[in-house]
Amino acid sequence: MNLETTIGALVAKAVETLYGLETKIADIQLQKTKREFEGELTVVIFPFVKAARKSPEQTGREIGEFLQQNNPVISAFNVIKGFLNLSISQKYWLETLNEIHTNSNFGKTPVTDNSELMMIEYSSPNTNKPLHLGHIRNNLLGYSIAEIQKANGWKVVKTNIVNDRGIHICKSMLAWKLFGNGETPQSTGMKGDHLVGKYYVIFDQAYKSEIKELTEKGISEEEAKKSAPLIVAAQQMLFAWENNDPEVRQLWEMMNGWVYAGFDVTYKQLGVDFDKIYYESETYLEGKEKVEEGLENKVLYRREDGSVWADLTADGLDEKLLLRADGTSVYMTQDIGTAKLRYEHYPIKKMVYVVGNEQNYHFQVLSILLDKLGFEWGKSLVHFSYGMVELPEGKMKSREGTVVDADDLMEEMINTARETSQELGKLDNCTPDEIESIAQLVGLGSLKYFMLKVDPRKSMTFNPKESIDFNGNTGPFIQYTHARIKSVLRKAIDQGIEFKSLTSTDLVISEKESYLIQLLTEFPAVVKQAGDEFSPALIANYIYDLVKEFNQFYHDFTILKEENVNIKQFRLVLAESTAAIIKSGMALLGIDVPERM
RNA sequence: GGUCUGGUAGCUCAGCUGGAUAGAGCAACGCCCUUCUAAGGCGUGGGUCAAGAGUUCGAAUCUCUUCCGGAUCACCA
Repeated sequence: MNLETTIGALVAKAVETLYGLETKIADIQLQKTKREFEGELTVVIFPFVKAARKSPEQTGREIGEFLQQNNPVISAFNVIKGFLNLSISQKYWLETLNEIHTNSNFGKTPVTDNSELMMIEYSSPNTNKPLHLGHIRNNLLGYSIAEIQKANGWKVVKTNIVNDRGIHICKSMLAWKLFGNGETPQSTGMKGDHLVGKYYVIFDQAYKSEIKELTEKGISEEEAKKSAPLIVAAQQMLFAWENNDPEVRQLWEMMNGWVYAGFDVTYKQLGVDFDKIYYESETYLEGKEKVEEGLENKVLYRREDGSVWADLTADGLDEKLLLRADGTSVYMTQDIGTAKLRYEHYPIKKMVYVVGNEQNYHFQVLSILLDKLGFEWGKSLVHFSYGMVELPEGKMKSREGTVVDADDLMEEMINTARETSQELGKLDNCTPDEIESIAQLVGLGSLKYFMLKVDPRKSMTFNPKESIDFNGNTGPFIQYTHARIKSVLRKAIDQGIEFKSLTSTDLVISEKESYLIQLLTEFPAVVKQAGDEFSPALIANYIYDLVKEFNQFYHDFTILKEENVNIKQFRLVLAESTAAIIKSGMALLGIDVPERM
C-alpha cells in the first residue's frame, strides 16, 4: 500500500469520525504540496467544510490533528486557507529510498505466463519511397508504447504491415524499367529505398509533363490525368501483377527487396524492431474472402456495377466501398484481411494501431466493420492516433522537396553530437569506437526525446535547427546528468565506499533530498498513467523534472566530500537510484543513456 | 457544409479527471568553474491561458456561443 492510499484512507476515517461524513477514498483530493509551502502532501479541505460546519482552517486543523495522532509517518502539518499540508517523516522517505534502491524492477509490472497479449502495429511503410520525418514519429511512438505496455505487464507483439502492392510501387517499377538503364543499389551505391524513391519521383515528373502536353492540346486536366500513357501503363502493370505475370512479379520482388534492405538499415539505426511483419500482398486476398462472407450474411451489399459496399448510415457514417467493380480490393479490405490473419496467429486481447490522425475516420469505420463482420474484438480496437509533424514552413510536401529524410536527419544529429563532444573536449580520453558510439547515442537521444516529449495526440512543429540544441529540456541534458552520476559512482567505488543500501535511516536530510526521494516514488504511477493514456510524453516530462531537480542537488551538495559517512552513503544511494530511474525511464522511450559523455 | 481536433510567454511545449500567486526550455540580459563532468547551476525581464457567457466556495481545466487554425468526409493509401 503506498503513501497516498494509506493517507487517503485515514482522511476518510477522520472525516467520518469527526463529522459523520462518509466519503469514498477515491473522492478524497490528495495532491503534491506546492513547492512554496511546507509539507509534501496536501489534503483539499473544501469538500468537508459543509459537513464540519466550521471554517476551512478549523476543519483542516482538526483533520490534521486526527491524522497525526493516528499515523506516525506524518511528522507535522499546517493549514493555509482550505489546504491541509502534511509533512512526512524523514525516516519514511529514507526507508522508501532503501526499497527503491534494492528493487531492480522498480516501477514495472512483471510480465508473466498469464499476462494478456497486446499487438501493436506501427511503422506501416509504403515500398515506393524512403522513410521520412513523419515515419520517425510513428516508429518512435510505436516502439515506446510497446516498451511502456510491457512495463505495465502486457505481453507485446510488435507488428508492421508493409504496403508492398498497389499502384504506387508500379509507378516506381515502370519508371525504372523505362528510364533506369539497369541501375541497382550495387551499381549506384545508393540505399535501395532511396533508389526506388528516386524512380517514384521520376515517374511523377514524367507523368506531369505528359499531362501538360495533353492539356496543351486542349484536353481537360481531369481527362489528361486519366489518359496519360504513363498512368495507363502503370495500371496495366498493376493488372499484370494481380494476374501473376512472371516478369512483373520478378521486377516487383527485386525492387521491393532493395527497399527492404534499405528499411532494415533505417530501422536498425532508429533502434526499432518488429516481432512479426505482414505484407499486404499476402493479406489482401483474405480480406476479399471475408467480404464475400459479409455478402452472404447480408452485412454488405453488391451494387449493379458489381462493387461491394457497407451501409454505415445507421451508425451515423456514410456508405463505404469494399471491393471495386472490377473485383480489386481497397485499403479497407486489406485491413480486414490483415486483422483476420493476425487474430488467427495470436491470442490477441488488445489490438493497437499506431497511425496518424488523418486516418481517424478510416479506423472508426474499420472498428464498426470488423464488428459487423463478426470479429468480437472489432469494437475494442485502439487507434493510437497521433498528430502530424510539420516544419516551420508548414506541411512537408514530397513534390516540393521539403520532406525531411529519416536517414539524413539521423546522420545530421549524430554529426552534431560528435562535433559538440569534440568542441567541449568531453571525450578526449576515449577511443575512437567509444567516441562514435557516444555520438550515436547522444545524437539519436536528442532526436528521439525531441519527438517523444510532446503529447502524441497533438500535431507538432519540427524545427531542424532548434531540435539540434543539446541544452535545456533535451535528451542530451538527461543523458549528461546520468553520465555525471555514473562518474561520481565510479569514483566512490574506486575509493572503496560501500553503498549497497542505507546502514542507517535515522539521518537528518535536507528538504531538497527528501523531495528527490518523493519524486522517485512517483515513477510507478507515471509508468502506469503513460500506459493507460498511451503517452510516452508523460515519461519524458517526468524524467526531465527529476533530472532538473537532481542537478540542483548536485550543484548545492557535495557527495564524495561529505564528512558524515552515513550522509555520504545516503547521497550515493540517492544518486544511484536516480540514475537507475533515468536509465529505466529513458529505456521506455527507446533512448539509451551513456556511462560518460 | 457535416464530423473530429487544436488555440497557454517572442518561439517550442507542460499544466486540462476543477483547487493555493499559471510553469519549463529556447531566445535576451546578468552572475557562478583552484571543489564529484559548466552538455551544468542561479537570477532578471516576458502572460487579457483566442473572445464572451454559464455552472461552482473556486475555472487555463467543465458546458454553451463566437472567432481563428488543422484533419477528414475518394472506386488513394
